[in-house]
Parts: sequence; structure tokens; C-alpha cells
Amino acid sequence: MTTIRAIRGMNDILPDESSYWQYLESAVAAVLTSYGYGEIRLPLVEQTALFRRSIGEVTDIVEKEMYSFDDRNGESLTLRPEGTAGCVRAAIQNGLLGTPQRLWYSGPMFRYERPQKGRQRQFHQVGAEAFGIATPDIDAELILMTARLWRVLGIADHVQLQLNSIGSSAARQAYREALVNYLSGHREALDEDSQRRLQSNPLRILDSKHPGTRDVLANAPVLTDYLDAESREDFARLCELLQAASVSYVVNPRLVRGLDYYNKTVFEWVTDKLGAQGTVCAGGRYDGLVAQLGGKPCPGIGFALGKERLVLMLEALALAPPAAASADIYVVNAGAAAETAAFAALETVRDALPALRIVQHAGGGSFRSQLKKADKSGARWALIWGEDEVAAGTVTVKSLREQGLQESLPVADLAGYLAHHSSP
RNA sequence: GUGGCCGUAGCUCACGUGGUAGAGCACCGGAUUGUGGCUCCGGAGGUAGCGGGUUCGAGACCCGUCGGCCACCCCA
Repeated sequence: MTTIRAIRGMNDILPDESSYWQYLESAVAAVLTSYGYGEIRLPLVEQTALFRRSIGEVTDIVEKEMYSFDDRNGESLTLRPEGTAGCVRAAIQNGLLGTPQRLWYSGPMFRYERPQKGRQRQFHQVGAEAFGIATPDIDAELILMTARLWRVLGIADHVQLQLNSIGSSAARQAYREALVNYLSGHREALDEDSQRRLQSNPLRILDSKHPGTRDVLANAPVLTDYLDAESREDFARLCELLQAASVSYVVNPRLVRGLDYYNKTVFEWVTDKLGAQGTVCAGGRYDGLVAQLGGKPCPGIGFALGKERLVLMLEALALAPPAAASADIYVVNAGAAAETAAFAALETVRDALPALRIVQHAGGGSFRSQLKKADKSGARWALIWGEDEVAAGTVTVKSLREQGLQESLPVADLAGYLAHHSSP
């Protein structure tokens, strides 16, 4: 019989690792909440058309990476490959866009990709989106939030902010023509992938890794020179605001986005700690997306951060809190009568001290073997019930962290004793 | 979708050019008939990913397949 395995690229997160995730998630929630962002919980499954219309028909995500399937009624559905589209859909559908909105969400996304370091088929993002504000102050706010998060997590020294403006769609169109024009003249010097992208997605050639292609790009026209006046001004203002808040950044004129809906501000936080998948957080403005999805025109901007990648960084830098012991108290009980007495007494203790983590030994075994497990659990105290205790109506409390500390007391006094001794 | 490297005990890995499996850690028991950590003794656990081939003989060599990692692509 063949054993069933998890789907490739869809990983289990085991208890040892989940402490990092909880640490990350609580930090993220605290920072976003402190800026007034409200959590929105979205479905994992949406109509396929939502992603086709937002992400762009010719991106790899839509062309070959979506988990799409027909529902029982024949409608084509897709496991969400990213969060913005669903968030925009929900904001429109629920009438949230009459006033500015600050929203965030967290959860799994799905793309059929070849797994590698920092890239899974089921991966997890936190996203934040701000709607209804066209001015660059909100751009700055979002970036400040992420910068604060890195400080809270302790990774600020290991990430770098890259910034660019990709302008209005008209400006981008003009630039695109100029770029294609220039690159076509050096076609033979480009790598195979970039030659193909000359047709499909010329702007993506800008972040090609091929040395030959990068040489050609050195003299290519620069997007900045094609920007419309408003994009130029907004970008300058954003830079001012970031400087005022002491957030350092690097303007990268070749920074572009993979998804079609972006315009004006785009940004990316990158690290050299993760190998090839060095982008830890990325986002930008998408002023046309709401209208594109059928809502009344409404500007928007947002970012997404990759939780796996941040967890990898926390692990690499040993930054998460030390793994906590799994128990405060481990209960040793030998024999049926002792087991009965322990069950009865412990429920009373749990009522009185709900925060106490009490692990009751299960499965039998000698006192010796049970004490071994008590020690391994990391608990500070062992409670011991055996024939002697049952006969006397007592329980033995033994310190596992201090030499020779052990005493017996009436079961009725147990909760009070623990309340007194187990507080930190 | 493409490429490189790799699949031996629960984990990390040994097993010079083929002679039919081993260590450390973890686990279980004992030394201590009701007391953990240290130490010592013992034990259990593997159809060497799977299938085929070469060979007297394959964990080792060859082919296929599945899986993993990393990179390309793409992207958070």
C-alpha cells in the first residue's frame, strides 16, 4: 500500500515552526491595527474571471499557474493566487468604497509553480490595502507600516527598500514602445527569455538576471524620463515623506511589477538572506483596478508580504522567541484509583487556574518512566498520585527545577498551593 | 515548463574500485520493587523511494519512474 503524501509544494507547519508563525502573525496584526487597518477575511475560492480581469491575461500566473476547476454547476472557480483581487471584489460588493478604507488580510495563496527556497505552491501572505486616497501620503503610510514591522521583528538591518514610479498607463505605453524599439536593435544580444518577452511583457526584461541582457539595458531608455507630471510630483512627495520619517530607500528605475494592475508608486523590500527569492514584501498603487472590476472609480494601493520568507529570515537570524516549554505542570499517576483521583482534582484546578498548562500523563508506565516524560516536557512541577496519596487523600508536588523540593498536601489545597507557587 | 544535485533506521549521516547494513541522537526497558535530569547496561526499529536491467552476487553500476532540495522561469 502506498502511503499518501502531501501535495508537492504544500507543506505542513509543525509545532516547532508554528511558534515562529505565531510570533510573526501577532507582530503583524499589532502593527497594522495600530495604524487603524481593519482585518477582512476573504474566501479562498473566487470566480476565475476575477483573476483574469485583474492580474492580466498574459501573465504566467493566469496562463499556467492557477488552480482552476469547474464547480458542480459548471462555473469556473480558482483558488486565489493573490489577495488584492478578492479584497477589491469584496470592497465593491459590500459597498465599502464610499469612504476611504484601510484593510488587511492574511492567509494562503495558491500557484502551480516549481517549489524552491522561499516558494511553495500553497504559500501565505499578509496583505494591506488602502482605498479611496489618491495622494502620496497614503503611499508613505503603507511603507512606514512595513518599515515599522521590520523594526518590531528585528530584521530592519537585513532588508532594503526599493522604490520606483511606473507612471500612468499612457506614460508606460510610451515608454514601452521606446524600450521595445531600443531593445529590438540589440535583439541578438538578448537572452532567449528576454527575446520572447519583447512580445509578451517587455517591461519585465528590465529585471532580467542575464549579464548580456543587463549590458544592453545599461544604455536603454529610462522609465523615469517618460513619466507624466502628476506621477513625477507624487513620487517626489513620497520620497520627501519617507525622508521626513527617516526611512531610507533606493530608487530603482528598473523596478517593475509582474501584475498588470499597478501604476505610479511601486516598491519592494528585498533581502540577501534568502537566496534567489529575496523579495519579502512588495506592493504598489492600482488606481484603475476598482473600476476595472466593475466598481465606481476609486484609487487604491497595497502590499503583500510573504510569510514563509519572513519566517525563513527569523529562523536564519535566530530572532523568534525561544521555544516555550509545552507544559507548566506534568501529572504523574499510577494505577486506576490514582488516575481517577487525578482526573477529578485536575478539573477543579483548571477551573481555578485556566492559564496553567497542565499535561496529564496518559498511557500508563512506571513512576520512573512518567517522571522522565515530566522532565522532558519542560514542566516546572510534577504532581504525583499513587496508592499512598489516594489512601491519604493527598497529592505530592515535586519541583522539577529545584533540587529536593517535594511535599505532600491535601488534594483540597492543591489549587490554592499552585496559585501561590506557579505564578512567575 | 527547463537544468543541476540528492533519496540508507523517527532524525542527521556512514558503508574506499559491487560480496547481501552501521553510528550518533531520539525511542523502549533495566541498574533505582514509588521518583526525572548525569552515568552505565540492554533492546526495538531498515523488502537501502519504487520498478526493471547488468552480474554468480547490487545500497553501490545502467535505464525508467516517483519524491526532495537548489537554480532558471515567474513572483510575495
